Amino acid sequence: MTETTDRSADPVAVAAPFRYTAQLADRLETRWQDRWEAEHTFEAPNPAGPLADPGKVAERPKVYVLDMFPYPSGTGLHVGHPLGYIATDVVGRYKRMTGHNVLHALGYDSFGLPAEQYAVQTGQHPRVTTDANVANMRRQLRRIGLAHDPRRSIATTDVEFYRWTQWIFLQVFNSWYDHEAGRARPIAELVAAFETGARPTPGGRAWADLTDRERREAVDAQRLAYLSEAPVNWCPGLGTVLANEEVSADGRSDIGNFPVFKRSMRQWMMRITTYADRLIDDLDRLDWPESIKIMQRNWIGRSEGAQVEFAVAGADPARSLSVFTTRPDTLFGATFMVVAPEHALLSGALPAAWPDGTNPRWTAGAADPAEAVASYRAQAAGKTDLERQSERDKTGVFTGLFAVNPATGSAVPVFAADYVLMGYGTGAIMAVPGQDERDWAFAEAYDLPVVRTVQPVDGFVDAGGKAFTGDGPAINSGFLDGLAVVEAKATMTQWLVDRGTGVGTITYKLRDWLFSRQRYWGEPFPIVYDETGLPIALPESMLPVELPELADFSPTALAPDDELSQPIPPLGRVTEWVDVELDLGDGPRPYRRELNVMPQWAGSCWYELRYLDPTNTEAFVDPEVERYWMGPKSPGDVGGVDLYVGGVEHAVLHLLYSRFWHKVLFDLGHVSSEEPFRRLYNQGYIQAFAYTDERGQHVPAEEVTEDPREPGRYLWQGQVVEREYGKMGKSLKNSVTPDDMCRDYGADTLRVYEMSMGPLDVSRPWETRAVIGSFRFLQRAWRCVVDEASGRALVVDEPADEATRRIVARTVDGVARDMEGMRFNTAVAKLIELTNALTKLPVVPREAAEPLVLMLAPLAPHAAEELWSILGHDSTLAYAPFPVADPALLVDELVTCVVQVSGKVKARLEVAPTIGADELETLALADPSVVTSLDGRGVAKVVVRAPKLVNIVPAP
RNA sequence: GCCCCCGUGGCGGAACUGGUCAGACGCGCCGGACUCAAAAUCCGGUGACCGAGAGGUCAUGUGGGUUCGAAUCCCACCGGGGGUACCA
Repeated sequence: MTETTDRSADPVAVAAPFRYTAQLADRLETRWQDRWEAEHTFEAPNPAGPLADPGKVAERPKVYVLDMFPYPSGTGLHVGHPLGYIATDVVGRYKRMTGHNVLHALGYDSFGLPAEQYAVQTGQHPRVTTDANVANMRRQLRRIGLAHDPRRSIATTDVEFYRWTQWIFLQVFNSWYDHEAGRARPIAELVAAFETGARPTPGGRAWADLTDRERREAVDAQRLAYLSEAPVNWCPGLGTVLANEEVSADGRSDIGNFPVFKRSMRQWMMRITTYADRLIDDLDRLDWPESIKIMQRNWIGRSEGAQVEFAVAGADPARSLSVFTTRPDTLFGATFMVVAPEHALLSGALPAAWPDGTNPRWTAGAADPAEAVASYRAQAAGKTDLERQSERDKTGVFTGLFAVNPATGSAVPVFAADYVLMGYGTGAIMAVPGQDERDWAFAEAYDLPVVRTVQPVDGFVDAGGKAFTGDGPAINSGFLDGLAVVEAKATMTQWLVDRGTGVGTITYKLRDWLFSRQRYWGEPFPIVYDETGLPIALPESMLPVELPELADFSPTALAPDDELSQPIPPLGRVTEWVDVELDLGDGPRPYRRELNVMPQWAGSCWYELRYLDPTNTEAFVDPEVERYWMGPKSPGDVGGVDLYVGGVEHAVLHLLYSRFWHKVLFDLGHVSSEEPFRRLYNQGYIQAFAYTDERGQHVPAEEVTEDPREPGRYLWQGQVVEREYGKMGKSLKNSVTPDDMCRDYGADTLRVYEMSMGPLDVSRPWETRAVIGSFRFLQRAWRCVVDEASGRALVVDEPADEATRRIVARTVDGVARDMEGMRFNTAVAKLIELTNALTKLPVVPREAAEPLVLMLAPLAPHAAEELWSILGHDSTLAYAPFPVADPALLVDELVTCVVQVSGKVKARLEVAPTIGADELETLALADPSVVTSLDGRGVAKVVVRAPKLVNIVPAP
């Protein structure tokens, strides 16, 4: 320490110039951050390529630690943001000190709606706001002292990054899913199979007989990226379509909370559904929180059952009705059918008149079925999804048609009703009111018969039970009678297969991924259209397709409730970019570029791979580098990042999409790992109290004080305000910035506090006033080592006493375990205990001070580096070995044995840890207080858990 | 409605696979030292109730159960959080 600046302005510094104050912390933290950068301390060597340093790689096992990278927010960070980053930094630093080659980097998810919405709101070009926001976040994060490899900090908006995003899109576009092989294959192999006849063409005609266009269509229909005219989520407020995963349950956009409408549009899709089974099955091979796995399983929504064909009576045989059911065993109880209002059956001819004896309730007062159905369809079409979902009452109308139940041979009426959704299964169901609650409700409303096909458990009907969905023996079901549900399902499915009227099948809730957006701030597609309007992939040599500069980048402005206008992507305004002449192998021809851009998720689907090899210009990642950092560790291992930390909010978005892309890349042989993230850890949120005045407006939380006379009452500018609790952020006016904490206490204090608040995976409330505790801890640790007057080390080289050596060993052992288990809160507690113990010593021996400093290093790296240097070490402690406890010191000479009588502690014995059970029992029974407690009663039983516990059960 | 997670002092939280009178560590609070004073720092105390005291009784959302022994395992209920929702 050589600083002398401004000490006179700081009265404390005059008294103790080397006291650990916020100012001192600030100075030493900045100095160490500069030094780490100058000395390339945290640059991780690769096994090959430009970042290679093979000698260093060979020495150390690798660890890849990853954070979910942030999008560059305009408001900067609050203290909740770096929680996960600090945790991974602690892990990374600990791993370096235990001899690992640690890859840890942080980039920016800078394309997409969040970044673009911010630009639109501030009226600045997204390039400008994105760059400014990234710069600000880099500054804030650097201040926290994160040990990232700066060479690997990519942004998804970098041209050299998104050229590879486009390249991966081409891989997806140029591949198809071979269901027999269970994997994706290059599209050229599909063409070859068509040519040789190994695979039949869709129409069954010979490949040679097809026109060019027919061939194109046959191939395009198999691509994993394809154009499709389908109902999509149209969000006029954002001027774009959205993926299912980006729309909330109440039909609004996750971003901006605008209404979303279903609307048929031609869009790019990704065939994620072909991976549904693998996406579910491989969850079992991942070290992820069970809750996230459950959410992905539910989202994919795999359900096994049967598809059953019902002949429509009186109609031509082609008009059969196909339904999906998970309960083929209940077929004998299918007493009516229901189709969705949008079902194709309703577009065909309907009977001219109501059949004789039609129940008047079925007709909705219409003169004939056509009128009834038309009016019901119009009514259903006029409802939003939200309205449709909020109405639980069953409505519907008879179509005049009857279908033949293949099991009973009887004709059952077919209804149109909006409780059946077009988007799931076949859009039609066989209704079994006896075994399905919704069908029961419909049957009740429309006087339809109920046939129970599973014997309800005793008392179910008497207790008012209606549809019985549980297990039981089949009844009223002919050849199924007596079988339990599982066997009945299998038997019925086989029966249907034998008769050719059904087949066992699996359906999914998961839909293909809508991949295009009518926005500006995203990756352009490497796609052009020829004069006939067919999409053509650009060759790799034409990458990157750069996003053109555009002064007016706003999406087409539409009212949030405008369901009808066509979106015009902003790129459509750059005519000189859109209309191009290219030579794609058959001479220069005019083409028109794809105007849509990719969604926000494109870059985050593979960024973890680019960290590995960020400067590679030949490939998105060198296979050897990928194998080193992410390859399987053993046969059967899925490979991937060793530790991925982030919030739960991406459970079915980023975490599903990136698994899908990664599997495509694996299938095509571009990566050796089957999964991107072997281990996932969800950190909790930092929450904070927020306050509202009597109008319900949020007031700045930092200005609110608790009424000293009345705890639980909160005051802001003299008025009483209501307290609430929520996620920290701008809208609740309860943000606390890391900058303020660094200024008031220093980055190390912030880090220690965030790690000590509680278990990492649990949300917890921020309390600025509690930060002081972490500061005091660092101050005490500092004082153990440094003379506050001279700044010199205070430690002595004499051996420590036995007790000190034991507590050091115990702390080392416990902290190492806590680090491995990511229990940073208890690690901090143990370090505080050690520090408090050392504080009581007249002078701290070096053999206690050095382990303390080293253990502190992952949590409070700047202070630790400074103390390490004061202790006389020249180089950084980033790679100094983490202390190892002497096992001999972990075994106490005497342990306390508790003696209980009937489970109540009556005595304590100091015994050797190696004491035998018999000896301990004898000792316990002889103890005077035990004898008193037994009070002459005999002993019924003695439980001995040597050396810690003896429990004596007296005779009654 | 269904699925998942969680209920421990005034507060955040400890308690390894059921086993040392549960409450580590920190905040806050109370008392003391230093100071003209305050801040900062340091030392001590702090689950509730009864008792002058040693000590005793009650305590891990509520009620049952399993066990020699339960915050920990099982059942039911109450409360909170998250996911999902007419998915056949």
